[in-house]
Amino acid sequence: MRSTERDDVAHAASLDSPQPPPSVLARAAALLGAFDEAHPRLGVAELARRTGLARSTVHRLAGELVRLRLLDRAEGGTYRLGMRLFELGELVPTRRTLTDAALPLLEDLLEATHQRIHLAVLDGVEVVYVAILGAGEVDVASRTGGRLPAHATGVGKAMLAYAPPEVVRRRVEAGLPRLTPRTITTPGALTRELARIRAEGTAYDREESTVGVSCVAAPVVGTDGRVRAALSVTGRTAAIDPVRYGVAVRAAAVTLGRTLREAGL
Amino acid sequence: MRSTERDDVAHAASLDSPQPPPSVLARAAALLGAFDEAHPRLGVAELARRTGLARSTVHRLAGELVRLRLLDRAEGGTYRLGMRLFELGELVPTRRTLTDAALPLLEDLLEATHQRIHLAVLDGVEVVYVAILGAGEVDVASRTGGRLPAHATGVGKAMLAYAPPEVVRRRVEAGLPRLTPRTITTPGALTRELARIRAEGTAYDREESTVGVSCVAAPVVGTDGRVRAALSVTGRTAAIDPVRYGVAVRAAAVTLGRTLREAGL
DNA sequence: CCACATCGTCCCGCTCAGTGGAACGCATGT
DNA sequence: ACATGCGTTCCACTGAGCGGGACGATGTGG
Repeated sequence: MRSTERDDVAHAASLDSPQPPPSVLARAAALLGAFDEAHPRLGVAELARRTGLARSTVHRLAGELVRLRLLDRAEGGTYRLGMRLFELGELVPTRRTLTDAALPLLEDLLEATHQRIHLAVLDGVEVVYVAILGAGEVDVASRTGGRLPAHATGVGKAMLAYAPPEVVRRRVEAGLPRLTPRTITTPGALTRELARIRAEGTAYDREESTVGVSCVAAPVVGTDGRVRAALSVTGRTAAIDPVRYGVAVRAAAVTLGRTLREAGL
Repeated sequence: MRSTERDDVAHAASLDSPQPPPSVLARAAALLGAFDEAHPRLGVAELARRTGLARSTVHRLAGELVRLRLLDRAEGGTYRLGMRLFELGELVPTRRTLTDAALPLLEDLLEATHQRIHLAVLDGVEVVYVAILGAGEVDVASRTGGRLPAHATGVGKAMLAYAPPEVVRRRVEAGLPRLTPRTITTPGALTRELARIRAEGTAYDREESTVGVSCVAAPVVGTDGRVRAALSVTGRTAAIDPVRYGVAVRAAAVTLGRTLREAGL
């Protein structure tokens, strides 16, 4: 992942999307959104380029965001996302309730398997990773706070299988992008796979999101019977025993579901 | 910690601080800041009360923030912090680099001790918890993304001991609030304690932040010899063996420091 | 060594985005 | 029945915010 500091400016601003009239807030949000994993530090000019705003506007907005601690001033006249964003992010209810309830279970799974443990939620047609343990074990695409298309991941398929059909339809309509040669890319195959998952209660990912990496996942069901999250054990394909890990993951998922239900969702 | 959902509205808005002219951004930030651990969901009226804004203004701003996914609309006309905030928060560089490098070490510490493991940074005169493992073991005040005064915690004292003297001075000037009967509350005692920590390389917290809870902490030193973070093993006083855990924590802290240095901070 | 590009910063006049008081309909509780 | 709270909508006034343009510092290639 190592940011090579390459200047791949071929990134294009928001010249295409037809936003009617960008408000101050929208501009500021665009500024924050200009930062990503590969570009954690940006200068005024670069920010102006990425957001399509005037340099003077970026200058003023960034200054104000720094005062609000949503941005940090780094040396060389560059900016980074500020600590306040992290603090606010940790207060987001979905994240907090889930992690609070799940962390002990994730830790047990880690100790039992010594594989990478994922906790994720479904946001629209994508998976958002809420907590990850066992980092460093293997080099996968997942990142806490990161997104991946739901159809291409174990946790995603586990949730799609138990989500309202309309969600699956939207995923199909949004396309089934290929991440690896084994990614499911046809609506038919996806529907069949989801039926299989419902029958078995467990989802598998055999190198569908990352080559050489497999995973076993299970859905977490909340109060009203709707999927609230999913968790998975992930690792090199050779290290992932579907049967043994399947039991452990399902057990943890069921426990988590019960905990959430007891806590009133 | 369990939120008792008490309605302690005796919270007071920002009627005291003499902000010159609150800008749109400042208002929006105030809206986001109105949410806290005990109040994860707020309605328009409550938000207006907390921020001092007009109800109509809150209504419009909140609507815009929802469109930007910085807020979520919950049922009952209430709002919560939105997933986007979590995603942005996970991109904050200090958090990312630190956790990426530290997580494996924290996991090892957890497995070795089965106590609560803290990773924290110093922000001004307060400690911000960046990562916590071993949740549920014990009921302490720490929370990922949460803040505590530096002088009253193990990680805080570890960092103060190796921080520029000016930071300690600012902490003293900001006051040394008492969290428990054993919290250090006099400048003299603090200075002595910090000298002791520098001599030994390890900080202890004997029920200074939470009654019944102790911890062993060590500073993490980065490239330029400055403290970048601190980590600690925390648990019920009876369970914390200063000597045994001291070795483990110092070792992990040194390793983390080296890792950060090798990665170019 | 200079011409040129690009950076962050600052100024300032124009304008429209943003503000909040007031009024409305709807639940509550009294 | 009334009173009080809520979320929502409307709208006239105005000053906050915008960005073109200018400036000095820095870096780069001829």
